[in-house]
Amino acid sequence: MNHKTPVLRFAPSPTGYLHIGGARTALFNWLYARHTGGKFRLRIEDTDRQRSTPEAIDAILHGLTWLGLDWDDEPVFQFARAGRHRAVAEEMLAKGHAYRCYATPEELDAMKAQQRAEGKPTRYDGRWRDRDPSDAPAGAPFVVRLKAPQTGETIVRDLVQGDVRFLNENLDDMVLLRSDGNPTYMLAVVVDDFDMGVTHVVRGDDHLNNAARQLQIIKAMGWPEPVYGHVPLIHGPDGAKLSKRHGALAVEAYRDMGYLPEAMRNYLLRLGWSHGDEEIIPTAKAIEWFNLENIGKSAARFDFKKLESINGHYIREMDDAALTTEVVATAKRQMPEIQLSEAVRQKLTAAMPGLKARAKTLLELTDNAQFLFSDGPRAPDEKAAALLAGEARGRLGRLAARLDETPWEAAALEASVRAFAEAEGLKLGDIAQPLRAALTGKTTSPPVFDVLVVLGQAEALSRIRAHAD
RNA sequence: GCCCCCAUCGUCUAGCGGUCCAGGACGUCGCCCUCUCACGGCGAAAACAGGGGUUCGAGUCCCCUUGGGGGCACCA
Repeated sequence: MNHKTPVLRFAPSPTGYLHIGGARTALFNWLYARHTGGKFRLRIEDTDRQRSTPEAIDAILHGLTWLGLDWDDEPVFQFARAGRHRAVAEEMLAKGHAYRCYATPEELDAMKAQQRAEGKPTRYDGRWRDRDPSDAPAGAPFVVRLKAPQTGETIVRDLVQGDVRFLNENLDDMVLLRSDGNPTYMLAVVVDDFDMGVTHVVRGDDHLNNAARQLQIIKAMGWPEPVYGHVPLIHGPDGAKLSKRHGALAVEAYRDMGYLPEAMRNYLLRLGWSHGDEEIIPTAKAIEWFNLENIGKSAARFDFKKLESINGHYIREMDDAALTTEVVATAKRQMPEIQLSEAVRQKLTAAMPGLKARAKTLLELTDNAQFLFSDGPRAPDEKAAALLAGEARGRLGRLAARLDETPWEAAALEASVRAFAEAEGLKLGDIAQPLRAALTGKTTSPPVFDVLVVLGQAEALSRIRAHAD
C-alpha cells in the first residue's frame, strides 16, 4: 500500500439520473476522501455516445450537490480522453502486451455458437494471439486485444470482500480498442484512474469481476495497483434488484418526498456500514469514523420506514427558522401560486416547535402547517366536521365569549378553557377537540393552547365563531 | 451453462472461538405521559438457512447443500 494522499473518484455514466445506489457509492467515496484528507473526484464516463446526455450529466451533478457531496477539481470527461486511451493501446501493442485481432463479428459469433454446442464456456479462443502480423488481411478492420496471461491467477485484494481469486484461464483476451479505434470501458477506466492518480477504487460490487480484468491491464503497463473496495448493491424493499418500480429513484425524488440531505446521508451510510451500535451519525461524525473495513459484505434492502424515522429525527433537531424556509419552499413546490407573507413565516416559526415533533417528512410538516398559511375560517375535514356538530356549536360560542376576556398567553388560556370545561361539566377533551377542529380544520395539531397563541386573539376568535352559535 | 460474491430478529445491523440461553435501531404489540396526534419513557414478541467437519469449546474457522445477488459484449 502506498502512503500518498488518497484520491477517490465517483465515475457515473451519464445515461440516466443519479439513483440511490450510485448516491451511496458516491457518499462512501466522499466520506473516505474527507476522512483521510484526500481528494474526491468526479469522472463522467460518457464514452457511450448513443446513451449519454447532457441532461443526465446535469441531473447527476445536481443530485450530488443536493446530497451535499462536493467534489475536488474539475470533473474529467472520459470521451475527451480517447486519444490518450488509444496511445496507451499503441504502447501495449509495441511492448507486446496486446495484439491485433482481425476476426470478424460473424466469425466470433460462429465461434461462440460452436463453443456453446460443445457445452464449453464461450470465450475468445485467441486465434490471432500468436499469428504472424504478416498474415493480416491488408486494409481489413481489426480490434486490439490484451495478451492476457493464460496460466496462474489474478487476485483482487479487496478491502470489503477480501482476496478474490480468478483463474487466468477463465479470462479471455479482452478487446482494448474497437475496430473504429475507440477504447473500451476496461481500457479507459484503467488509464483514467492512473492518470488521475486514483489510489482507492470504491464502487458497486457489480464491478468485482471487472477488477480482475482491469488488474491485468494495470500489470501489463506496470502501473501501481489501486486499493479496491467493492460495495454490495442495494436491493428494493422486496429483495429484488432495484428498479424504477421500487426505490431506484433519482435522488431528487427523495427531496420531493420531503427527506433532508443530512438524513439521507445518515440512512445511506448506515445501510451497509456500521460503527458498533451507532444509528444517528451526523455527517461530522461520519467523516471522523468512516473506514472501508466496516463496510458490510451483503446486499441491503431499502427501507422507507427507517429512512422516515431518521428523517424525523433530523427534522426535530433542525433550527425553527431554517425549517420554516424549507416548509415555504415545499409549499411553493406543491402549490406554485401560493404566496406566504412575512407574517405567515413568523407564525410558522413560532409554531415550529410543536409542528416539528409531529412530522417525519417535510411534506407531512408542510401539510400539518397549512392552518397557518392563510387567515379566515377553516373548512373542516370529515372528522373535524363531526366534532363541530351538535352541542359543540353552542359550547364554542360560550367559550369564545370567555376567551374574549382572557389574557392571550398559553398558560392563561389553558386555565380559562379548563375552567370553562368544569363549569359546563365537561372533560377537557370534550371542548379541546372541537376547539382544535375550529382552529385548524383537523382533529390533530400541536397543543391547542399553543395554536391559539400563534394564531393571535383576533384570528383565533374569528375561526371559533365561524363554527359557533 | 461458466465465473464471482453474499447468508444473524420482518428490515438495517453488532458480534472479529469462550464474557451470546445473541446486543442496538426501524417496524410491530402493550403500558406510562396526555387536550388530539406526535415526541419522550418503560416493557414484550422476534434471528444465528440446513448438513457435515475442525476444536476442550463455533453465530464466529473449513467443506457441501440450499437460497439470494452480480458478471460473462467491438455497453459502461
